[in-house]
Amino acid sequence: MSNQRITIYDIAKELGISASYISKALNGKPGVSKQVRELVLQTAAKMNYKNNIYAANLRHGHSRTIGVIIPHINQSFFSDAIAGIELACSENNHNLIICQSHDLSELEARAIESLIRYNVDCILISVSAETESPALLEQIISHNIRLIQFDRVIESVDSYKVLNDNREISYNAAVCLIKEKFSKIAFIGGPPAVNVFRDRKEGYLKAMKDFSLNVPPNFIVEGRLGKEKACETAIQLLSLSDPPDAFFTVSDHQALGVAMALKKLNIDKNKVGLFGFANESFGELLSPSLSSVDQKSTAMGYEAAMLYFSEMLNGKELVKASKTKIIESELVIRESSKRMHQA
Amino acid sequence: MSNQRITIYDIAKELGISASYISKALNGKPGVSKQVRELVLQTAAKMNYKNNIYAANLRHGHSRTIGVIIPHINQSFFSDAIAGIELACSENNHNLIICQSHDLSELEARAIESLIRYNVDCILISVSAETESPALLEQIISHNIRLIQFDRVIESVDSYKVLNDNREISYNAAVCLIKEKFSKIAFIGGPPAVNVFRDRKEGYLKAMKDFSLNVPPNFIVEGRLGKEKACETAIQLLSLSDPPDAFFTVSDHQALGVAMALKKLNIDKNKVGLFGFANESFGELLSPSLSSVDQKSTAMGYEAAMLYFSEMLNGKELVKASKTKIIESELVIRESSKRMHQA
DNA sequence: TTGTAGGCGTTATCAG
DNA sequence: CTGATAACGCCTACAA
Repeated sequence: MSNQRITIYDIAKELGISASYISKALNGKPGVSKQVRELVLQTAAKMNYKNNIYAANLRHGHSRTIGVIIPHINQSFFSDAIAGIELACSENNHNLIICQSHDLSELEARAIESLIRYNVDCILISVSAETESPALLEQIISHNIRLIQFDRVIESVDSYKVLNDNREISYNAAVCLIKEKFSKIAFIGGPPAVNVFRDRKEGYLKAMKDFSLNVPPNFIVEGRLGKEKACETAIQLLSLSDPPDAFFTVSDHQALGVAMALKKLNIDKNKVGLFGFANESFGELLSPSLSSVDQKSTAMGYEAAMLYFSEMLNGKELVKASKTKIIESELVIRESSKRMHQA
Repeated sequence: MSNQRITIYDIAKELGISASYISKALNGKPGVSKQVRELVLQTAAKMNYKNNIYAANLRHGHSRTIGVIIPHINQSFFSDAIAGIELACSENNHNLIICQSHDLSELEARAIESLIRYNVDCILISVSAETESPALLEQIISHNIRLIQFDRVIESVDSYKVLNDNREISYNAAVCLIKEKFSKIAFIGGPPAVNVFRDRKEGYLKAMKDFSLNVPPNFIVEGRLGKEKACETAIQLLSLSDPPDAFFTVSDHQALGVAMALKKLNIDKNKVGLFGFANESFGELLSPSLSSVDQKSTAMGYEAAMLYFSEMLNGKELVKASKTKIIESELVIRESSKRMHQA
């Protein structure tokens, strides 16, 4: 027991070579003879040596780790994005630290604090729904840590941003409902301070306008993230004397809330159009199955991380003009957005 | 730009006090006057000082961080467990590093390697379905890192273990099906090398035996994790001349696979009993809604982490006898395990 | 109550 | 090709 950690000095002693030479051999630095290198590698493995990342980082000042902060680890969009980020990291030999903000500014701040202390080289973040101020993110930059925002971003912060074509895809989704002859389409949105929700709303509004459909002001309800809130809102709207015949939502969880409302009010689900967003795995399990938007989140995570590796790691960032990268999303049309042929 | 990191020396210079004194003040060590402490705290905040965790760790040899390795971040069971672990960590001022093994031994090994390099004080792990050998886990112990296994454990490794009452709850679940007059109950299991799957099978078998029900050997199919594999298996079983009238599975994803099989074969879902495990959120969305087992995973994560904080942090571990902690799970009985009254 | 000295393990630099 | 040395930022002894 009380196994002291093996250091390069232990290897040095074992082999009768100097520690600094061991270090070079281990790190593949030039100027080390082939034989010695192999001998060192073997001995290190045999002695179960693990490089102490704290000492190494302290010495050379960067950690070869990147941090990611997301609202919820267990939403498909984010866990898929993480899969993409993980891939990019492993391709580039970097470590990854994952933090959840649970959509709370306070936890987000704590995560940032922690990642700064961990001296990460780069932070990838999708900000919490609560976050409006750029201060937190600017703190990252002021600590000389690279910042890449994806999906939910603070626009005023000068950083790379990776986004879906939210406006366009929302427009297309709304058109999809309209073509099925739904005309009284309500919108259940997220906090308007957040870019993605604002963009989705704009796409929806543009479609309504282009097709000359009337949008009563009370058909637009924002800041209703989560299935419970969406359910409440849907119940209110459906209880109007002239209720919507379809709902456009900005997340599948909200769409689920709408479905719950329909059930509670005993309204035939096949009569009401419904579009979700994010293509959560439960969408296809619902009946009618849920039409949604595939955000290509794994690709998004991968691309976001690769921005660091290909553009920033070497120090020469692009100029502001080209700092936003768009990941094209795709409609996933299932049953809920269609007029059902009498079953 | 090129913002050098603020160190305690910067604060020291600013205040005309020595760096070591600053350190003491910042860390709440005794023997620092109240005024100085407050002054230091204020100045540190003003100067945006963040303690360099690498330097600190290198110095005092422990990182105040714990690592967790799980198969999949996006399965309810695990993400809920992480929520519990996060809570325990934040209550005890520790950092948390999350790694996914994606149920692959190789990635698991890499995660362990990485956590060792991060010099974590403790690793909480739920091993991948592939892992059978204790070698990997013993490596953790040999590096003098505390090890706590939860849910999926390697029994031969001497460590704290936190588990559900898998045998008992599976017994109860099977009985539940039996009481609804299902008698030809098939079992779709996981890799028998993994404790939880073995225990669940035993519970099922005991129930069948206690109620004198016949279990044809081909009604027991193991190593079929994931919905696709379970679906295949269910199709095979349902195509027998004397098919099962119910399925007991060891995960909700498998149960989903069974539901898919029923759909494909055009069999009335209400006629076939079905029990899942883990109470994934999609369970209640299925129709018929899925009966399952609530593993109390948040509590499990919390308890597992607290084992470290309360039992191990101070160095005096309990003796082997009491090293396994059981978290009682609970049946969640929905429609799929009931004989449906003609709808 | 305050300050000084040394070292944690690694790596970059320079010298041989 | 190989080795000695210093430094990264912090904290623990110990000294004042």
